[in-house]
Amino acid sequence: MPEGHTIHRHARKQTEALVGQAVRTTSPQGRFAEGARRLDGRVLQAIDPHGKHLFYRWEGGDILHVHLGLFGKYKLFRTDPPPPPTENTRLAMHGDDATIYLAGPTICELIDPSEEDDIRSRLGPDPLANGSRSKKFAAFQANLARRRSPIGAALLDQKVIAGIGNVYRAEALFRTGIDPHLPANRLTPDAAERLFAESSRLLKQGEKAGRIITVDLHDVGARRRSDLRRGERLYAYGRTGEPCRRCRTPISTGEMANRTMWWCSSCQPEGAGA
DNA sequence: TACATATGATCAT
DNA sequence: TGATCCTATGTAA
Repeated sequence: MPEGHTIHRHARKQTEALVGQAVRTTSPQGRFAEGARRLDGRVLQAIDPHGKHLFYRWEGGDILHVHLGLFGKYKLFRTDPPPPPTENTRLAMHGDDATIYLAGPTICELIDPSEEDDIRSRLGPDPLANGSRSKKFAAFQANLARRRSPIGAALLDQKVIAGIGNVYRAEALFRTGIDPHLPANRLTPDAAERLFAESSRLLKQGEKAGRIITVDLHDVGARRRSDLRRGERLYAYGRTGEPCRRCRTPISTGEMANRTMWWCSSCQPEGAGA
């Protein structure tokens, strides 16, 4: 699940659950034992997401940096007592009336402000973060202008735009009708604008819904979201050879930036977006 | 029970 | 380009 929308949703829910409280921390798995001991009992002051990264600010100035990677997962419990953590739980955080378990993250480490700056300096604009939309779009456009790699590869590069993952890249390019093979620096200003706007819209919707739904209901013959059946939520991602929901052309697939990419060769014809 | 697979990213060659 | 790290889930056997 972890693309940018998931991370921001975790930040929102965990802020409600723990921020402002003295938090007890442990590392049942043991691999974050030292960090958990250091944070134990301190007040959690804020949780700030950027793209797929989370920064937890603690009383005393320590910053906890978490990146879920492909496998990382959080579980949040409001029950008292919470279920016991699994043996793979890297970090357990217990607040006044909530418990959060973290398992399988690529990164779970304590850092200082200069290290946070380094991480942020390697990230492009995050459509879900605070800040001016026009500045973010300008940064996105400038990042595209500097790259000759295909737009399908550039969208996965977190330095270009932060928070897009393999599902959103396929879906945002489908919905904007852009050829994924088009070099990033050849997108017209209009295509870049539509791509940024669509990426932002989809991420926001995903954050709110807690899952990725990109289809327009009429394209799948549904009247409301609850009518969507499994496998009807997306246009392109994972649909190798299945008919395009708009034009019935079989969905194409190939490798881009070491990940599988899906697109419709008819709705996203060669050169579209240039 | 075993295996394949995944919404990520880095590092070595 | 390939190897590597991390965990949970769904499907096959």
